[in-house]
Amino acid sequence: MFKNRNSQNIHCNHCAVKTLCVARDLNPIETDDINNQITKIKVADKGNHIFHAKDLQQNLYAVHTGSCKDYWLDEDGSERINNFYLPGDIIGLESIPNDKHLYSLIALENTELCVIPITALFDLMHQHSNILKRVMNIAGYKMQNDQSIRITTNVNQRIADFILNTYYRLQERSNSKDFISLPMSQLEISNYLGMAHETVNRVLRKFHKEKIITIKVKRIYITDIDRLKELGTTLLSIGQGETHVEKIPEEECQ
Amino acid sequence: MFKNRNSQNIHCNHCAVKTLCVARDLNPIETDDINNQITKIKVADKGNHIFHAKDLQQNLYAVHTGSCKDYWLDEDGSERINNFYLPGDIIGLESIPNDKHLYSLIALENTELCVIPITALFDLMHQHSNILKRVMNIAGYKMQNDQSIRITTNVNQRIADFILNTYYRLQERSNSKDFISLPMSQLEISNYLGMAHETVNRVLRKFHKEKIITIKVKRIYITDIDRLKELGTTLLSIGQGETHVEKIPEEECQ
DNA sequence: CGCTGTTTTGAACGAAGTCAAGGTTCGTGG
DNA sequence: CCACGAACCTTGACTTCGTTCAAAACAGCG
Repeated sequence: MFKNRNSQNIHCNHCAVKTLCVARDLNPIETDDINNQITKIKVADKGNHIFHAKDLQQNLYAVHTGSCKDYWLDEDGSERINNFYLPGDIIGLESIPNDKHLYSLIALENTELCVIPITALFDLMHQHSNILKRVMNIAGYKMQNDQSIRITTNVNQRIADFILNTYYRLQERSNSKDFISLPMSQLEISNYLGMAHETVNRVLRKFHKEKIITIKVKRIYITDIDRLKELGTTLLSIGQGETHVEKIPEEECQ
Repeated sequence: MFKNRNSQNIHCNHCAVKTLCVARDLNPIETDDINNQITKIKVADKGNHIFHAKDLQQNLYAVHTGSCKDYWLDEDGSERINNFYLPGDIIGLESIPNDKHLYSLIALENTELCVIPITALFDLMHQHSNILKRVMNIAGYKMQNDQSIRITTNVNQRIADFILNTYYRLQERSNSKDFISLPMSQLEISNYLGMAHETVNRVLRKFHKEKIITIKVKRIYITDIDRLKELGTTLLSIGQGETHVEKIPEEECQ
């Protein structure tokens, strides 16, 4: 179901996840230009599809509130989750070269998505180098995220990485530092990480017993971030916040 | 070691991997503009570094001939391979938002890389919408590739997927349809796929016995692509060749 | 020609998957 | 508002797959 963005009083300037979305680092004119091209929001109830794989792709979507997953069906017809999307995330970048969606998108909870027409976005990137730069950065962060859930030998590490990744991404979007909740089910986590759901449960229970996380009904709260970091791989602290460049070498290469 | 690109008689127009690189789908003026901004090639012998993680990033690199891997070091100091790069591949897109390289890059064999200055590229994207479109497509394909080596439950499938992925990518670059060779060692494959190298070897040996592939010294030849496809997950046939849109629905979503 | 890194194979162990079954939570409809 | 069914979560026992350890064969390179 579509809503008019204006009538909902949504403007990139006041958006809670502005610093993650397209409107970051833009001057007022650029922000207005972007905002004016995003005229619709799409509202989806929990479990509803936003689009299907092989659909013609005319838009990107930005998660305004809520969360989503995208997936495809393998030869057996079983679901294979590709990614989860949280507020501020841009959906659909990987499908641009094909002009059609590679994955189907489903809302994990009641969700509002800003509809970003691709042709309009490309025009804006062409006009404003700040917008070009910003979209390229978003693409880069997306690649970093896709690469961050890499295959590791053991299951504890993979789940720790998953929780950390989602933790970092959620933390950028809210101010609660202590407790963060994950919107997806254990079944979905196991699907995404490619392991048995019983295993996910056992590892989460173990983490719970060791007071690293606290499991409430359908929500997971992180209580000991340091232990979690020890368990996971490093490199993961990929976010869009401040970039600390430790030291800049004189020359790119000898 | 750097070489002057002009003196090497390299021009995007005549490049063997032009259809995979930035210069695809451009008109002559645009191709010239791109070509003029790429003035250097970097030559690296097997095993040599091209750049290191945390180096300042000023350039992207395009593989002209040869192949590379990029990696990072985990807390134990052991190597974690992030990706392999074949002729036509663009290296460094994911690091753009950070202005420094996230990974270190090593040549797998004697390799020539076209040096693409990022600021120049951004200027060209700003000027020519075709170049903008092309770079966004490359970014999209890169995401598809990052997503294609997803975690699957069993090892046979993961290796089949890996071989298929590399097969498709290599096939786009050469005209030999029957036999294709992989430039990386089994040790590197195991590292990349997150499994023991003995396991990689055993699975490859099994595939060899079943006449799906033929293993020669440090080279793997694919002999039965159909069997391999059955073993792997689908969706993988991601390439930059013709895009077959099976059917275009009337509306993007109901 | 010897050293080093890579591939190969076997045997034993352990981690994670599978199967089965019971307990919870949530949504829907009566 | 309660009852019921459908997902989802939890736990145990068993099995299997893949890792680990060890050791040998091989290739590549200085």
